[in-house]
Amino acid sequence: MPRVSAAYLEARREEILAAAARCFARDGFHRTTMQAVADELGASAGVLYRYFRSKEEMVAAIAREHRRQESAALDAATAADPLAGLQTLVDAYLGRLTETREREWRRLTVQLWGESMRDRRIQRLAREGLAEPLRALGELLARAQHEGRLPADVDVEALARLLAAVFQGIVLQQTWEPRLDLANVRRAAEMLLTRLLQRATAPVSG
Amino acid sequence: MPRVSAAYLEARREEILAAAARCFARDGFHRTTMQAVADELGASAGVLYRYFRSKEEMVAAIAREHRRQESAALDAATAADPLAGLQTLVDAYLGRLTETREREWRRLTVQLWGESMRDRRIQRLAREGLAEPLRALGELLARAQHEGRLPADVDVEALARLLAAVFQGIVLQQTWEPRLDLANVRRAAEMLLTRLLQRATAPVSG
Amino acid sequence: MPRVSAAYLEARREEILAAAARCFARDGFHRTTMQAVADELGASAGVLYRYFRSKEEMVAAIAREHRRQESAALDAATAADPLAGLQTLVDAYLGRLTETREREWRRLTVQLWGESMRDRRIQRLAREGLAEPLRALGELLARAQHEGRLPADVDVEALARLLAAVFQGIVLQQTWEPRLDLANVRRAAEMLLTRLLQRATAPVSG
Amino acid sequence: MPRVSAAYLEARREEILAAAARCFARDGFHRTTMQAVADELGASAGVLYRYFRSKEEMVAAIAREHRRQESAALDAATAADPLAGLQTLVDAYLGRLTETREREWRRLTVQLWGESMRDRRIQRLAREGLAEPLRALGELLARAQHEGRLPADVDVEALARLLAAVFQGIVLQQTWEPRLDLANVRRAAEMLLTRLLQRATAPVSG
DNA sequence: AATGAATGAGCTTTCATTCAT
DNA sequence: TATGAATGAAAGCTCATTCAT
Repeated sequence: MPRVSAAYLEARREEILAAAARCFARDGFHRTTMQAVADELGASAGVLYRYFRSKEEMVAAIAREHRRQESAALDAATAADPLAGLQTLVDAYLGRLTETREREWRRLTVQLWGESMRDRRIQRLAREGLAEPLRALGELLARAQHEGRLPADVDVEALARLLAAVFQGIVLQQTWEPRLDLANVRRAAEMLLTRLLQRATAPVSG
Repeated sequence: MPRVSAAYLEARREEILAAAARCFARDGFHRTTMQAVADELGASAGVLYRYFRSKEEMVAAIAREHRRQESAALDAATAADPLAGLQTLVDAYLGRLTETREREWRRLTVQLWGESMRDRRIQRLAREGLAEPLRALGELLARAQHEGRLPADVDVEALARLLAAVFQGIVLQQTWEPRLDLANVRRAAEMLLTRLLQRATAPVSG
Repeated sequence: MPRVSAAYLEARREEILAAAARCFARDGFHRTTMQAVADELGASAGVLYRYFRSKEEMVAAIAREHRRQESAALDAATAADPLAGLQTLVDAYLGRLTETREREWRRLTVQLWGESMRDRRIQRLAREGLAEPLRALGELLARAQHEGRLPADVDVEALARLLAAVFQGIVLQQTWEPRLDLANVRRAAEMLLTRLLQRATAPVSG
Repeated sequence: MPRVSAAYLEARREEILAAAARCFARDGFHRTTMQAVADELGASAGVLYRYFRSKEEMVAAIAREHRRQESAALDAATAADPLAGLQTLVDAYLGRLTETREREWRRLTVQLWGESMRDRRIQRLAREGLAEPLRALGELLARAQHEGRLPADVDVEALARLLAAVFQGIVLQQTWEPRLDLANVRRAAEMLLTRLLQRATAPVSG
């Protein structure tokens, strides 16, 4: 019979992950020693290995959790009108970047991108993390195309990638330029999307 | 008088950097040992330290070189008509991504992004590397705005960031998806730019 | 008054020792973790320390038990005629080596020999474990010498050591060569003993 | 071009092995830390890994060297008359046990036996190390059998194993009993061999 | 200028042992 | 009595860096 509850174990695991994430965001994965994580946690180094097989696995676990949080924001957007849906996504993604906590997470994200160059598991997680937004964007754009708001010959999946790329690039730029004025970026993005989906022939037909 | 010419030293330095870049792209900075770089170079580990103070400095030197190469493509674009200039940039950046060698470099780029989270010097280089494209894009967009092809209230610098972000994101995505159909992406980008700069209301107002 | 009976405690102790012996035989002392012993036992790691002060003490306890089992076979042999007595010992020792369980134990024995090089306690147990067979062999040989079946000038204790050595060496060889044909070895041993104790000059003088 | 000669590297390797052997004989493999070996060598711990991939490999290298030394003694014996050949082997093996250095090696041997229970490589080396003496003994005994000095129905290979076992067991016993009178043991062994190979019925039948 | 053997600090990981429950 | 989460001291090993040659 376990002396502590499963809930305790789960909470402990989360604590460790949180401590690790703080260290990783601050110092980078490779600069962060397991001892540093343990110190941040306020426990011994040995305990980390009761919850994670290795340092790499901790990184992977953080990436996984990261991904889970991302996917939540998408569901609301897909149902709406294409332009409104895209604007919602802009709000969701760029809007959250103003929060300090989110910005810390993003420093981790960029490191995970780097890590994904040499770690298969992380790469898979990163790719899969992108798949969902791509699908959501693709759906919205396909609907827009169907409504005649996009040229029939454009590849909506490629276009979806472009729009997803915007988010990725802005995340990167913001880690370098923390004072970046996100409000302006958002307005520019909204303008861009509006022009992208404007009913090109409407004024003519009006 | 030096025993060997400055030209020799410079060439040797480049050789080392090239060998290091191959290793870094293949295995990542942290996984690459100085010995591995020396092996790739076909020389001893000691010699690396006659040209670079440390491993970190080698990474920084690669980042610097990287940046230098990037800035070359920009000059041609800035003089032209805004839309043509942007299209030129799209061609220059996305077009080169089809080359194998460029793709290898890009794996390094993404790693440098990660590295920039914890290394001030690399971060500065990365930021500065972005500054030039931003300036070029900003100039083109400002001209477009002046010509009435963009709303007067849009922040062209923010918009420039968005367009730069597209490149960054696509670079990232391509490292994950090497089979990504770049031709479609380019077409979508061109369409996006065309719509962005179309004289939407000009004919009406004129 | 104790909560549980002494018999229970003793039985539990034996269970632990048996579980430990299985692990040790399989993986070696040093490769076996206390957790592995606990798993084999189907209990927690903590319980081991209620019965044994340390891992080393568990090894010593197994060695002690080992020795106890060995000494049982000797009593029957000593009373008989020297040659018959020796043959009995051959049967007892080599005969048992055909049993799978005994062979497992022997893997432990050889490990204990190695351990005896650095652990005083184990060495003492090993030495003491040898003392009894040596005494039994010495007695039989002394009687044979007394009966004129061995040269008067031979050191029966040294000879006893030689014969004990045969058993030890065969145990070792069998761990390396599990398919070793023990029947042939026994026949050879019996021949050797017969020749050793034959009344060399009897036929000549008869 | 190497800065040091191959001879230097070989000598260095031997030094390390010697230092390790001293530590292993004194403290056992598992108790000996790489740092301890380095200290014994008077060098840094890192250097050990320029010459050996791991601690295990050092153990294996020692076992291999051990084996090489053993096999040297055999060649002289095989050519001779069976009894004389066996006596030579007794002299060679038991005789050397009086030397302090050899006795130190033997403490290692016994540990290697223990190690062979769980390390395949060491087991193979141990088995192979036995193969040569077995072959030599078997040859001598086969010749004796051919000369009618051994019963025709005895398995000479099994008998060879018994004689090899004697050496092994004596080695073991001597590690426990350093004061063991080897002279008496040798005399007893010679007597045993003499009786084993005596032309028992030859004078009668002749 | 180049070599590469050597250094040694520091890493991740293991595991015998403890002790609050 | 039994549990098993936690400890923390090492352990084996790596590798950036140095320096005698």
